[in-house]
Amino acid sequence: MSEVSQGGRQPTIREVAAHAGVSPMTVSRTLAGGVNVRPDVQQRVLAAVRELGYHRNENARSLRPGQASGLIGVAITNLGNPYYGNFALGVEEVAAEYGRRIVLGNTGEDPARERQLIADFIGRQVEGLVLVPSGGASDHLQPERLGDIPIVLASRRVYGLDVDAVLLDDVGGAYRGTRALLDAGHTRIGFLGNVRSVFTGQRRYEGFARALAERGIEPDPDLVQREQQDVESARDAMRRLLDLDDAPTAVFSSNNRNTVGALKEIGRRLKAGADVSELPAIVSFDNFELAELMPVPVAVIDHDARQLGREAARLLLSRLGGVDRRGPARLVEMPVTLAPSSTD
Amino acid sequence: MSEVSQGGRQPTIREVAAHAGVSPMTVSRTLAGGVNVRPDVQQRVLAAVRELGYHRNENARSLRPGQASGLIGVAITNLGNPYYGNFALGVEEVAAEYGRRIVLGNTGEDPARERQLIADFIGRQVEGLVLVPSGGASDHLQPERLGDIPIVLASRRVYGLDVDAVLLDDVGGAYRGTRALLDAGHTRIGFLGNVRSVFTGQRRYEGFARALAERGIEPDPDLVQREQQDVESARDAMRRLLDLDDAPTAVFSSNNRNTVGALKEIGRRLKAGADVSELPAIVSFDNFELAELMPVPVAVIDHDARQLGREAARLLLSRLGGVDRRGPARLVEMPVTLAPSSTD
DNA sequence: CTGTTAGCGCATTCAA
DNA sequence: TTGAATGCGCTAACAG
Repeated sequence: MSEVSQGGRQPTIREVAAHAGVSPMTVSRTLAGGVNVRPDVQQRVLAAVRELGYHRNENARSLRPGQASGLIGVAITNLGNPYYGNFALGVEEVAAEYGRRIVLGNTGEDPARERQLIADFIGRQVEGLVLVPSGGASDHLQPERLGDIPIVLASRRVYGLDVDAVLLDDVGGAYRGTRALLDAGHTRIGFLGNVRSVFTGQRRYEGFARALAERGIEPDPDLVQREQQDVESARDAMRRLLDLDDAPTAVFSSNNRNTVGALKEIGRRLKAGADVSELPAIVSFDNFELAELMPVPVAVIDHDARQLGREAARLLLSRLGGVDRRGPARLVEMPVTLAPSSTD
Repeated sequence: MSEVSQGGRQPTIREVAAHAGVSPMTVSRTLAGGVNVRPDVQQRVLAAVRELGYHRNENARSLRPGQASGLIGVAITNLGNPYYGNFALGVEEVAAEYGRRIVLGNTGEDPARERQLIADFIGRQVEGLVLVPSGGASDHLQPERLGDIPIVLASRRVYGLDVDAVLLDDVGGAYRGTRALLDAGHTRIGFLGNVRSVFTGQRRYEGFARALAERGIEPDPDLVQREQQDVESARDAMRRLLDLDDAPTAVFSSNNRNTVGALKEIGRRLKAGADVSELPAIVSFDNFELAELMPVPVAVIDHDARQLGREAARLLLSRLGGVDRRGPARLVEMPVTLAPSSTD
């Protein structure tokens, strides 16, 4: 009968050593790959490990100089958003490929929470950080304040912070999406977006406005709704747009949450008897499942959140190799694709 | 000028102590709440902490007997699925409320990966585990093998493993969903589900079959498709169902992925000119965004993944209090609601 | 090839 | 109220 973990406490390297009749160092060496340990001794050690259910204490291990913790801190604004779920998945995958684990925190767009999380991550000796910044001040993110732990920003950048970042081609995507609407003959185009302080919101508005400007159209303030963070408020904003005397014939939605809110409002109106022809066409920055089944045409500015996560993790891990640990900040801008609603 | 982290290394308690002109113990006491430290000394210490950018090393701290790591290990089958993203969010929220952080791993339904992840989590001295089990053998999950670290299973149970679990009312939900189809006059009802080894797949099929049996209907093997794990294969399965000479007039889909796949196939047929009246009604176990906008009626067996996560975390944390650390296994079954497609 | 010594950062215990 | 000694689990450096 094996005698796993009698006391509820984890067995230590010393207990394994005693069990195998060797010194702790021999156990350590065996677990580190077995260099300079006789094969038969290794077998004895490994048998003892199995019998006792021993797991090397990574925390104690990382205490030694030169031993990294194997942890990556990941702080995300909203895990409940499928977009960020996929992003986290991408980070996790690449981290796992490199033997790292992720410690995950949700900031909920709250800068104070972000600050706490990062402080905690540092205390846990993470090797690096991946952050979707929630906006606001950047002082706690300066490299010195992080003890020179590498950080990669994702989706958004922070003004005045010169670190690696992975962004989308927000401006270009929004520009092309808006152009598509203009080319289809729309001139009154609504805009649904984030609060101004959100980096992507700003950039996507920029692409939107640029496309209009090229056609000599000044954005109508009534048609620009920029304060929505969730589906409910997005729906309200869409309602306001559609209730205008001179309602837009098309709407540019600058993210997932706004698109879903807008479509919910459209669904309500259809059920209330509205005719599809009265309802606006939509271009959505961010894809979503089943977009092709929507009752109004929804073109999608698509991109792969998981790839974004993978790229962020790759940037970060490249800083851990030691070579370019302190190289100049790199900016990766991932392409987006504009797909009409009919494709799948 | 403050002199944060000169060498790229994190400052230690000793450096803070030297900076403040006290002993390391005084720093430790101050950070632990400040009992038996003179207020003015505390101020000096805290000033030194700020100036040096000191973060207590949680790994070293947890090395001391009686000090927990503050980590919860969470292993999920697929973070990319919005359902599990929300689940993870729920776990994270409650963990954070109790000062815990989560270490997250994605198993991808791979038992080997699950085993590695859990071994790693134990090595990181997690205080507890939350697991969406990927099926298969359960030996590595037995309490002794986990060194008596509390574990909570979510969504699925593992045969032969008597530990805390949070489940949905799979059987009841599937039963009621199927009943609703029967009451609407359907007698040929298709079933889209998971591979047999998945716990929820089994349970949901059970509810489905029970409802049919009550009406004296034997499930037609042609109508039962149970091998789909992703959207693509679900779509193929739906295609097979609809291509039958005697195609079903309604389909029960036992999860999110299957529902999306089924709807994609429906979308394809609509675009190819099919008439809505020829297409089956759908009941979906698992809600999804914009279900109310689908071209065919989709009733939804809904539940809150985030709540499921919160409940799992609560169960786990109650085991960490020390009181009922070793009480009998508890089973929480969360209710589900059946909502017709017309509601929002 | 194997073992001994020492110390990583911290907090408990004991002494002052 | 403060500090010194000690050891948590592990492994680099050295000795054998």
